[in-house]
Amino acid sequence: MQRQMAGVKQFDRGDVLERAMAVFWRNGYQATSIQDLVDATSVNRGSLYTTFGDKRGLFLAVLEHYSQRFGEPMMAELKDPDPRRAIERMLEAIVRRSRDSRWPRGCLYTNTSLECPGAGDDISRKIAELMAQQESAIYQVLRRAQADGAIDRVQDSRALARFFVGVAHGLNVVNKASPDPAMLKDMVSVAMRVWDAAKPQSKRRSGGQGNTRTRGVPSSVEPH
Amino acid sequence: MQRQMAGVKQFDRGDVLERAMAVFWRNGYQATSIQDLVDATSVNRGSLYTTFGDKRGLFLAVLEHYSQRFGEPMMAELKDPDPRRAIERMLEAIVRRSRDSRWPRGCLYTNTSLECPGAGDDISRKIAELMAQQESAIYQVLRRAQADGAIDRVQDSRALARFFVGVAHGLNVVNKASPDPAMLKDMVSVAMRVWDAAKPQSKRRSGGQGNTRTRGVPSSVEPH
DNA sequence: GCGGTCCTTGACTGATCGTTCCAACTTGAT
DNA sequence: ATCAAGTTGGAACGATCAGTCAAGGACCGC
Repeated sequence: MQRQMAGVKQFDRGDVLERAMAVFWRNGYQATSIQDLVDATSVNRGSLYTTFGDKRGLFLAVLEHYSQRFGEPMMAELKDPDPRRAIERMLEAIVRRSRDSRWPRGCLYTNTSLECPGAGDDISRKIAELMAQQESAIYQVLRRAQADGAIDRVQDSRALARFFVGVAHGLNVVNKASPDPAMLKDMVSVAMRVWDAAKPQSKRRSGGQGNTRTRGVPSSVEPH
Repeated sequence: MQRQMAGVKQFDRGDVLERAMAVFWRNGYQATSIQDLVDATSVNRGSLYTTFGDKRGLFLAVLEHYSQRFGEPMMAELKDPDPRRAIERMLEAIVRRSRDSRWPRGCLYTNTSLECPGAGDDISRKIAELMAQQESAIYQVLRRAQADGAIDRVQDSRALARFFVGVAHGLNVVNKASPDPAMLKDMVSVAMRVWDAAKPQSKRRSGGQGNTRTRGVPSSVEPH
């Protein structure tokens, strides 16, 4: 790093985005200064500007990187052939990531969507677009489940999709505010009862595979 | 306002907190400058500092004000004698407030808890404390419901409380990201099915008062 | 009416912000 | 050898940041 080399790209774009992502994720958009990013990426100020334009451009690139790095793997969990498992695995992916100390708490989408002033700017629109993709993917799983008869055709699958998206966001908020994995697991297991309540009546008592886990078992924190 | 008066307080603390709250709520903590607060409150810079210490002190006072102004009324909904209605009314209070254009979107707790760097500072601790109060209040309602036989004694009421707190946070995130009241109503009505699934078996089919509203009726946004 | 106390005021501080620019340098291609 | 491309450390820009301070006016008890 001491030696100054030039003429060819000295840094890998992916590496820089990875490091910049960690800083934005931990500190938020506003609280992250260019100097923080220079320090974290070991890339010169000028190089960052010529590569990404400005702070907003870099952040948008980071959002895209985050989408590939975390959003897509989470959505991939939805491909499980069993639709109930698909939803559950997606939610559990959030819980799993919350335990991974390599990454800051919460979700970069959620964090910055609440931080930035509101609709209008590029960043808010990008976030809204990515969130809409999530809802749409969940909706598709639910429609498929209805076609397969896993949940009742009379259910409003749009409302169900919105519910599960909302739970995902709630998980990220709770995780950021109070880092207790047990709290998140409780939330997921309870949320999945909605699925069991949405089964066709004939299947209602046939025992979904997850709804007994927390029943009657006290959660990790005792009442106070 | 032109005339300069002194020797006695020229401004009402409640008024100042009310106006400052609106600014912090809309812009977030970091993005709000002292000058913004001076402009919004029409109180001089020095007076703000002598009254509240510094920016953080003012924000902590704003948090307390917000708690009285919005947190407590929301918790008051939990006093409904019917425990199911109590929970539902609390969630609907969030939806109702989301429609009130007099206030910024989202929740000041949620917004700033995701914005600030994490545990450690005064602000994070204050937020965590207020959120814990919410969970505790919901927990008490659930315990009472178990004692009354409204929900099954075998249910883990701590996990249920965490779930409803998480849904409340999810509502605030979704509301901030995409201001569609129908989306929030869908989330609430689906979330309340968890309650109906937690009833004692003898009451299971007796028809909770809210779970049929969205059933079979398409929500306001068509699939795309 | 008078002194002391409190409040208000606007200018001021030093630091940091995002951003631009530059001279020096190394490399790959011509 | 020459040129264009690209990076580097650093200087510097104006703007804005949170926070400070001394001057001066207005109220209260006397």
